Amino acid sequence: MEPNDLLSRGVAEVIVEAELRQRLAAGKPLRLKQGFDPTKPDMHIGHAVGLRKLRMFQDLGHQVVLIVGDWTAQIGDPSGRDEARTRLTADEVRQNAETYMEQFFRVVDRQRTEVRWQSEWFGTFTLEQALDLTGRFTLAQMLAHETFRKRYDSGTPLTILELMYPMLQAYDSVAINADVEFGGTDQKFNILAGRELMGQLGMTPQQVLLVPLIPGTDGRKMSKTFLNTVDIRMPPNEMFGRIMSMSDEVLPLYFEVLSHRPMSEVATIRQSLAEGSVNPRDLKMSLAREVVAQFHSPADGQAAEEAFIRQFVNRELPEVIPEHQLDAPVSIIEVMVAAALAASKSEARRLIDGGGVKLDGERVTSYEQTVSPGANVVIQVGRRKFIRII
RNA sequence: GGGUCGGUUCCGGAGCGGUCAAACGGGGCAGACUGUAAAUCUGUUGGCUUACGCCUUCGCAGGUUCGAAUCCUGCCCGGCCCA
Repeated sequence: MEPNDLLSRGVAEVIVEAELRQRLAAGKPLRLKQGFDPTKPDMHIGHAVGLRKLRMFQDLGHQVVLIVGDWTAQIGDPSGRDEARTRLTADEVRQNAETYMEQFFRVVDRQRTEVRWQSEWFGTFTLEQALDLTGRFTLAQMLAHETFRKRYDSGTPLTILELMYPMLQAYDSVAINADVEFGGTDQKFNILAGRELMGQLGMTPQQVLLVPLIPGTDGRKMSKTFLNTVDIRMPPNEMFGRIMSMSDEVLPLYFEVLSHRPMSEVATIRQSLAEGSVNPRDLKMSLAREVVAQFHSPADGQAAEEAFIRQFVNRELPEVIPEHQLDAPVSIIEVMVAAALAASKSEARRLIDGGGVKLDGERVTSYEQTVSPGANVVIQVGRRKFIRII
């Protein structure tokens, strides 16, 4: 990325841009706050957008402060309107945090990152402090938050506990003396609460840098519930395939926030797509390859592309097919369940009824079909599940 | 504390004594078409069973009935109104 992309490329909003520019110009290393709740360890490429931004700042000499939200995790961020308030054990929290950081540091420079746990300050928080904190925010302020407002108006449960979430996050900024807080646009309210609190306590309010939430492969918001994510921990081939399955419309944006192509090239891509002078598939492949290379390795990117072409463009069998060993002849139904190609025998039957099961390329039409040990045949379910019987 | 409405299969949401494994929509899965696109169309979407059929499910626990998701009692959870 080019230096002048810093506050524009892959950035949704900066508050207050003029002030942030001043601080950057002052040349002093800034403390960049990024928090996460150790509840859901799977990070997708949407999160990587912000991480890449952090990395850019780091490369300019700034310091990342990563906050492990082991207290806020107990509440669950209402911004995601998650109502699941599953209480995590200390062990789960530690494990999730580790998993998270393993992914985080694939993009962010560990050397320039300070990891802080909320327990450091909340572990000894007194009721007196808590009351002081809650006294600094009004209900009206809280209801200005769209998620709160909506739930309040629609009559869905909204606990006081959930109202605590933004306050705790705000206090984090005080505790670590943040200069800039990073987050997705859905974090705007929480991060602004930090500005508010810092101001009240006579500190210089932090600056805010919001990155866009990118759409998932189907064009809707990227979210685990829509099953449209591309997870950072996905194996290369799957990651490649997921990117290939995205809608054409999101392509230019993906290039902007996830590739290293200069913005001028991104503009060209956008234009050629609009004109139809290029096959979107080819652009997708080059993007998919670049993304896989980023999170795995260039060799993995190349291999994934080749595997993709073989399996989906040329419709050949994948190079690697999991094997399933049999001891005695059994019905195809049982093999499917045993090899996890179907969740239950009923489902296996339905798949056969629907014509989704093939044995060595031949559509299976009878439940009676049996397979014998050593047959060395390939069972295929749908387009992407294969198993070789040995 | 009182009144009132409500808790249904992955989600939303019908059903209000048998014909309910439970309408409809979304999502998922599979098929056709393809660029593994997207959109569209078709099928399917609790488990066991070749099948007839059987079993488990409608907040929880009991009860009434030949028979309950549907009626009654108690409990748990939530919304709204009143205090």
